[in-house]
Amino acid sequence: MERIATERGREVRRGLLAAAVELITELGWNAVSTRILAERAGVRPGLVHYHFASLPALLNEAATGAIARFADTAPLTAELSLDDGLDLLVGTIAEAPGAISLLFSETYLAATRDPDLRRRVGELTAAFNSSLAGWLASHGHPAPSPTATVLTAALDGLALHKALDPALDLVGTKAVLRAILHPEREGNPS
Amino acid sequence: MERIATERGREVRRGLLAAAVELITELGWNAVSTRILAERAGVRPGLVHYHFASLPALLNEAATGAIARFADTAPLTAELSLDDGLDLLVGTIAEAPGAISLLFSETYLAATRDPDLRRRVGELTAAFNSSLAGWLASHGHPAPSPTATVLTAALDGLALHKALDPALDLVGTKAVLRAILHPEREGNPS
Amino acid sequence: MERIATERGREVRRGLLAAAVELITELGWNAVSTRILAERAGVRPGLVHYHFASLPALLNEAATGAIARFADTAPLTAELSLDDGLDLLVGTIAEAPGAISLLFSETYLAATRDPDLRRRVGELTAAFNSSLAGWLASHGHPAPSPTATVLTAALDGLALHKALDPALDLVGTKAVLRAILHPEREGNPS
Amino acid sequence: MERIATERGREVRRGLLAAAVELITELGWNAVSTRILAERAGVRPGLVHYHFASLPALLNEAATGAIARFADTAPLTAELSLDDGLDLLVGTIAEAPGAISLLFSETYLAATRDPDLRRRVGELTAAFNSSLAGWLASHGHPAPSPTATVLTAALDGLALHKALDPALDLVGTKAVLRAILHPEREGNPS
DNA sequence: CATGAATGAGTTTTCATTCAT
DNA sequence: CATGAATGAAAACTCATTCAT
Repeated sequence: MERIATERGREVRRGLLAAAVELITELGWNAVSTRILAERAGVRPGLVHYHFASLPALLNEAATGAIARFADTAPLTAELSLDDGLDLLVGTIAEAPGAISLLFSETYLAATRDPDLRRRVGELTAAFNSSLAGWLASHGHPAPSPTATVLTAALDGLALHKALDPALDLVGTKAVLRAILHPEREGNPS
Repeated sequence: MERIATERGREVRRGLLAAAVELITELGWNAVSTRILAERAGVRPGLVHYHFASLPALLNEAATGAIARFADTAPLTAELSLDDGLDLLVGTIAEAPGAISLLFSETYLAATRDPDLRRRVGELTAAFNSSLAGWLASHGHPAPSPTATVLTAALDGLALHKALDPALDLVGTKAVLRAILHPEREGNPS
Repeated sequence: MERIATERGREVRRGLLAAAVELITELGWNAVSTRILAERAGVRPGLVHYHFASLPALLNEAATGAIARFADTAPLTAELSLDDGLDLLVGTIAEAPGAISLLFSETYLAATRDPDLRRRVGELTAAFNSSLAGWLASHGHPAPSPTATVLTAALDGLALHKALDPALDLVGTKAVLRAILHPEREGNPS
Repeated sequence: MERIATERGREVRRGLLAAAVELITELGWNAVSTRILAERAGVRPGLVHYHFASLPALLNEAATGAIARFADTAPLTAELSLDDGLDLLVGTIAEAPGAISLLFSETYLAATRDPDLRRRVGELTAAFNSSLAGWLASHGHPAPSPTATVLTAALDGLALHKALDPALDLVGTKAVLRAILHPEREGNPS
């Protein structure tokens, strides 16, 4: 039964991490304060530093966790056709009211100033890029690696612009991105 | 004689704006404080609020000014070939140690939470996008507008990733982006 | 079997007291917190208040215990010559890297603000002073009591200065202190 | 007239330093908080960090300033006889309700953990010791330097003990200290 | 005996902004 | 035009202590 307290503790931790992800996208990374975070998570401010060493540590864990979870839920398997995969990727940007898409940009910028976060984010993006490149290669793409780089960059950039202008037409961009995915048709029309 | 004082005032204003642009990229939008700003500009802290209504107003003016200046100094005229234009655009990201490239992302994210800034940034990006689309159209591109959108997004995304990982190979990405600029070769030339 | 738990409890108590003595000299009386103390003692933070009524109570017991133990291990018996006794006393300051010597000053200052501690420390110093005076008297010193007072003060002061400047020459001071111990030679050499 | 604000600022600074000296002796070095300090000085808490970079910086300046002032007001000139000088030195401990005398011990202990303060205090004590040694030498003392060391230590120690036990008889100690000042009578009167 | 979650008051420090001069 | 003092709110973080389990 002693576990009950421990269980509650874990719940609080999870609640704080979830609240952090929400608030990073709503207010921006640097505007997430312990008080606001505690209020959103429904706990007293003092608890934040009981469960986490520091606010940056909490934000880092929350952001990298969310990003890792995102990568896991968008599996690009060889069975997925190039066009369906593109639909999936662009679709994630369109969903959610600007929410998760801003998390990436916020986290990248924060990582610029936090070596620890930079390392963790670097690992995640490297893994995602290589998984993306593998998917492209499985479909016979001649230059999977640089293409994955550009594709990821374009998606992050589109998410940023979409947050700025919700009227942005993402559907129209799919046709453009397809030109990247199908370069084999390029040059040799036979 | 009063001109001298007026001249000095203008100089101080310019100095503050220039310092703000530097600091936004170095420390992040929300970490730029009046004191740090005044110190970097070499003026007394009290002067900041003498020349500007508020700190956000100063940052907004500094950021939009720098972005507008950037667009002006990268003129995409019809004389410029597609490949040379691409070199020019990608080149701006490679230059400067992550400095100016982060300004865009910082400003976009800040604009997400500041309606006034959002309007101003929206105008600038719309202008840049339409200038980019015009350049593409002048070279016979079949879908200039969505292509301009994707290209801008990709460039902003690459700038963000480059700041995170300075080892990022931008040269390799040029070949990929070229597939976007030359879609006419694609698929069915009939 | 219940003895085992009791034994463990006593061990924890001792461990906390020993850790407190270390930390008082390392960090200063007021910088010793329950968490740091628990960590040093290798126990969980909650245990501190299980074994002791309060943190000040723990510190008081630790400090007075260590001081009492010190007095016991430096026995000034009549068999000990004045010069050998002086060597012994000054020697205790030179030993240990500033460690135990600071405990006295820290405790005196803390006692200044804690009536309970003051009483306990007062008893200990009175006992030590009277033992020191007895030793001096046994060697025929004409003014044992004030001399003991000055000697104790000088030793505490030297310990304080030694902690500040480890290069302090304690050997040279012995000759000076000897003048206090041998006043009988003074004046009437006859 | 613009100077009026500046003048007030200087006054506030002085007030904070004076309050710090009082509070260090009353509450102990580590118990002096910005709030308590501001309240004692009669200013708002925010002002503390306007005038001083940090609380330790304020305390360091206050303590070293007071100690330096003390050394200046107790001038040991050659004209002063050994016995009169001793009266003067011991007298400073007896005066003031434990106030200034504790400042030294508090500062020494704080200097143990603050390199910057240690350096400054080291310079002050070195200067005082050498002035004391010079005074002893001018009276023909055979071992001025170690004697000055012991004398300073004894005075600091007596101040500490006096604060602990206000009933401590300082007058009786003077006779003992005199044995240190007049060692020439000792041993070999020829 | 022991644990770890929780609390609320406390700490230093930074900040944008105002204003008298 | 410019200065620097002042203010009050807010920031992150630490703490001793309590208590349910």
